[in-house]
Amino acid sequence: MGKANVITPFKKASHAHQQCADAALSAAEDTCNVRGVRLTKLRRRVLELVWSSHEPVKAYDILDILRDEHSGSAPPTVYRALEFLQEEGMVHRIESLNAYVGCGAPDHNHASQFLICESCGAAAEMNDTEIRNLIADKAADMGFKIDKEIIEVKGLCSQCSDKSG
Amino acid sequence: MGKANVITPFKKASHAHQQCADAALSAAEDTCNVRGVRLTKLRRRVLELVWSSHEPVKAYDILDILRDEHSGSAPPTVYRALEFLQEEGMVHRIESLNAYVGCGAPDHNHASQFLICESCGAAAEMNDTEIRNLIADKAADMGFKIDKEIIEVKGLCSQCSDKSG
DNA sequence: ATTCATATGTTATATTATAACATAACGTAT
DNA sequence: ATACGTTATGTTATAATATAACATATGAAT
Repeated sequence: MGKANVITPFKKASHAHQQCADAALSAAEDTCNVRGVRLTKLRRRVLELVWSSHEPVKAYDILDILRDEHSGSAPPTVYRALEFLQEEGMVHRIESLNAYVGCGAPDHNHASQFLICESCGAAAEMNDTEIRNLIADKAADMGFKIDKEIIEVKGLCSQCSDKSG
Repeated sequence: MGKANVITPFKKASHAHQQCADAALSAAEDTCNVRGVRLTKLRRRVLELVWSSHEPVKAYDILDILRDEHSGSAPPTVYRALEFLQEEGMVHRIESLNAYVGCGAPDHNHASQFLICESCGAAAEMNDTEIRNLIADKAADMGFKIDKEIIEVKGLCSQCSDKSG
């Protein structure tokens, strides 16, 4: 087994999150420019809110903040922005949490594996080809053609298990 | 790579579903007896409705049927029964669909991988140790302790891809 | 400036899920 | 059999998540 390809690792408590989020935002801007799609003020703000931590964020939590900033905000405001960001690969939806997390590698289409800490709530993202290939092989064996994979692994990150154990 | 351990395969159109569901129901009864837990009439009926096909079933679709059969049915009726059935490993929740599918191998605790056909809607369940181990290894490599895994692979089953391609 | 396409505003409602308390049924010890 | 505690179900209310449909505004290209 090779080393996992980690896109977003679990962070130390000390990590410089502002820089981390800024980098993601500015990468997103660049990517949008290249693709000729519009990272509007609203979309940028939603992306920023998703990146406010490494814990997946709920649509209505984003909405609460948007409402404080602009009275015209409503559910479609946030769901549309999230839809755009997902299509562009800048955020991923965590199905088991109904929540959204930022992606630092905004490919339109990549298979991700998420590790989600049940103690601190943080999510780490892997994009591991060995996992992907093994699942693809097993599926192919059954004659199944893969469109999309959802892999969400719940447990304890190393810091949290150090604390509790 | 070894052959996948398939718990619930994709079925031929011709498969004898009544027998298939009956077998699951009667296995569930046995398991409940062994465990000393109660498969009440209501729980049995809900399990039967989940097993009415191989497509994951929605809670409110079950509720609609229960309401026709008994006026006292309400959301908690179905959510409680589903909770019991999940705890006993007799149904699994498909997170990405908000829906429930029967399990023919009602262990309290097993890691499943689902293949879900986007054309016919059917779900197949694998319980593959190679996938499980590979993910466990990659996670361990990051110091992550796994509690639970959610794997839901969307695509086309062989029959549907034969038809469309 | 006009036009078209895209994005956002707005209102309403659909879908999914849980909280909290009341009643009923079940199992068991007397 | 009956009284008791436990587990299951009934009932009402509401929370949380998501989309439909149509109106208005904004940006980009001519």
